[in-house]
Amino acid sequence: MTTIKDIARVAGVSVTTVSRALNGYHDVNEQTRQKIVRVAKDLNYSPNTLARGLVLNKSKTIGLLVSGLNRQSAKDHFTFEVLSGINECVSEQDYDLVLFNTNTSKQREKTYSQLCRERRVDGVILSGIKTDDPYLHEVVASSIPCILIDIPIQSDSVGYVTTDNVLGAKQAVEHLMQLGHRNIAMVNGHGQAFVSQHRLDGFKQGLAAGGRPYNPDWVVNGFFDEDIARVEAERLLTRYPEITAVFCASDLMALGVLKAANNLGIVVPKRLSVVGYDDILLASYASPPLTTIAQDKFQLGYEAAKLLIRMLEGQDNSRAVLLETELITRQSTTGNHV
Amino acid sequence: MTTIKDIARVAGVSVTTVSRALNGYHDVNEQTRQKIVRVAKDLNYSPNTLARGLVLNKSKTIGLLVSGLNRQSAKDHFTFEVLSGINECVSEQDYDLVLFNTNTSKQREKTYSQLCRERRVDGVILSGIKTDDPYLHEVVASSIPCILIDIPIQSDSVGYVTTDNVLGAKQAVEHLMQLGHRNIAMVNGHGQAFVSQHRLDGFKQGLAAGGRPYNPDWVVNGFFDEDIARVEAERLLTRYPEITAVFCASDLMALGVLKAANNLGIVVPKRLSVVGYDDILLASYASPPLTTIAQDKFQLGYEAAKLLIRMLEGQDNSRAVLLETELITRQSTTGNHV
DNA sequence: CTGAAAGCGCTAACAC
DNA sequence: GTGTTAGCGCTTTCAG
Repeated sequence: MTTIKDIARVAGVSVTTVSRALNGYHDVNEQTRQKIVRVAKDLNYSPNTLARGLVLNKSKTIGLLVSGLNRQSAKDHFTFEVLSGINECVSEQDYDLVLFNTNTSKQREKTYSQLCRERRVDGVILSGIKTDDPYLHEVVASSIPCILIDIPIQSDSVGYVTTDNVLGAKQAVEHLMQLGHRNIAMVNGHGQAFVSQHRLDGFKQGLAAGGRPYNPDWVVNGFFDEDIARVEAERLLTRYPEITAVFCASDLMALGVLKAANNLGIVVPKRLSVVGYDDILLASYASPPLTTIAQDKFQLGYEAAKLLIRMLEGQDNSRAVLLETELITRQSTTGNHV
Repeated sequence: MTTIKDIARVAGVSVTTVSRALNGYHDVNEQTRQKIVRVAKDLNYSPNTLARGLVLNKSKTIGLLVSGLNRQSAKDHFTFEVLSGINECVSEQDYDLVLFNTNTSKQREKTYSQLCRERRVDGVILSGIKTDDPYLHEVVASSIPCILIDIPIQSDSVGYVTTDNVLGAKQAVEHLMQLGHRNIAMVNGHGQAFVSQHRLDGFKQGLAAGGRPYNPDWVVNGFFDEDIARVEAERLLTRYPEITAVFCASDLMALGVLKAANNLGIVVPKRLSVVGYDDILLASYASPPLTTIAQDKFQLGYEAAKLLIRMLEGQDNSRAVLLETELITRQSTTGNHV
C-alpha cells in the first residue's frame, strides 16, 4: 500500500510537497507537480481517508439512521426510495454513505451521538423514527448536523424535509367531497408519527372546508400496517354502515381497507371509495387501482442529502424543505350515489 | 471531544492503560479498570474509529457496490431486499456498511481497488454488476476480500452467493410440461448476466428432460426490462402463434409479457401460460397473479454478509453458498388444452 | 516554491 | 500491572 512517503522518496521531494501537489494547491511548481502526479499514478497510490479524516477531523461521510431496512418492511417501498434519493445526491457531491448499525437486540445500546462520533460522520440523515424515540431528543441536543425526514424540528444544527401532509390530506378529503361523499372515515397511522398528526389535521380541515363535522369515532389507527388496518376497517365499516369513503394515511393501509371491504362484501368503489397516501408501487396494481396522494419519496431523500451537504459546506440557507403532494385519481374512488 | 488522553489524565494513569482497560484486556488491575471505565463514562467518551482504523489497519466496515440503487430500478425490489439482508447480518456482527459512491457520470473514474483502499473497508459485497464490468476483473485480481452476488467466481479472496438458477429454470419448464405445454418460449435477460446464462441452461435441460427440442428462435432477450420484454413478446407471439407458454427470467419481464398478451388479445392463462422468476412483490398482485420461481432475496444478502465476515475473521470455510429456489404456483399458468 | 517538524487519537512492542 | 515510546498516513504551521 503506497503512501505519500513513498511518492516523496521516489519523486525526490518532501511529503509536504506531495500532499500539496496532490491536493491541488497552487503554490507548487508545475514541473514538480506533474512529476508527483505521475509518480503517484505509477505507484498506484490512493489516499488513506482514515488518516486524512483523523487530521482534518472530518470524513466526507454521511451517516444514515433508518428504520425500515429489514425483512418486514420490504412491502413498503418507502425507505428504499428515500435511500435511493439520498444515494443519488450524495454521489454527485462526492460523499459516501454509512448505514449505521442500530441493532437494538444486542447489548450495545449506543447513543445517537456516540454512533456519530465514533464514525466521525460529518452529518446524519434520520428517517422513519418515531416522535418518542430517545434518539430524537439527542439529535436536537447534539450539535452534529442532521436532517430529519418527515419530522418538522429545526435548530441551528437540525433541519428537515417533509411533504405538505396537511395539504395532502386535505386534497384527499376535498376529492371525496367533490364526488359527493359526506360520511368520510379515516384510517390513520399512529400518534407517534408527525405525519399522522398532520394528516389528521388536514383531514379535519378538509371536512371543515366542506361544512362537515369531525367525528372522532370515524378515525382509527392502523399503525401503518396492512393487517391492522384491515381489522380496524372491518370493525369500522360494520359498525358504521353509513360511511361511504375512507381516507388512509398510507397506501399499505388502504390495501388493508380494500381487503376489509372485500371480506365484508362491500364493493369498491361502488359502495365505498378509498383514498390512500404515498403512491407506492402496489397502489396502481391493486384491484381496484388505488386513488392516492402521491409523494415523491426519491425526492424526499434527494433533498435531505442536498440540504445536509449545504449545511456542511456552510452555505447557510434555509433549514427546511417542504415538498408538494399530488392527487392521483384511479379507480378506487367514484361518485357517491346514495 | 474527549480522548483517551483526557481519560488518562483524569484517572491518573497512562494512555496505554486506558487503551487496554477499554479494550477488555485482562492484564489490568480490576480497580484501575473500573476507575477508567467510570471516568470514560463521566467524560462521555467515544472512541475514534478513524484513529483506531489507522493503526489497526482495518475499519470494521464493509463496502457495498451495487447497481440498482436509483430511481429507475425502484420497481425492481431486488436490490432493496438484498440490502436489507446484508444490513441485518452486518448489524448482528457489529460491522458498519458503507455505500460506495460509484457515480460514473463525473470524471472521478476510480477503480475498484482505489475505492476500497481509500475507505479502508475490510471487505466488499458486489451486486448487480454485469459480467463484462471492468470492476469484475479487478475484484479477482485484487486481494481485498469480496463476495459476489449472483456471479459464480471463486478465488482465495473472492466468494459468491447465488441461487440455483439452473435448477430454478428447470423447475419452471417442468411445471409447464406437466401442464401439457409442449411449445415453450423463453424471455431471457441478457448475455452479460450469469443468471441469464444459467437460466437458459436450465431451460434447455428442462426441455431435454421432457423430450422437446430446443428452438433458439423462441428465446429472446428482454434485458430485465418490462417494456423491452413486452415488445419482444409481442413480436414472438405474433410470429409463432403455436407457442402456448413463456418462461421469463424475471418477474418484471413476465409482467411485460402479460401486457403483450393483453395487447394481442391473448388470454392468460387460457391461451398462454406465463412463468416468472424472482417472486417480486408485484408478482402476486399482477393480473393474473404470476406463477414464478421464488428466490429469497433477503437471504441472498444475509448469506453474502455472513460469508464475508467469516472470511474476514479467518474462519475459513467454503467460499460459496447456493440457495434454493421454489416454484410458486399462481394463476398465470394452467393446463394446455389445445 | 519547498522542507522540517508537530500532531490528529489510538495501539503495541518493550521496558520496568 | 503499568508507563514510555514509536508510529499508523496525513495535513499544516512555520522557516527558509
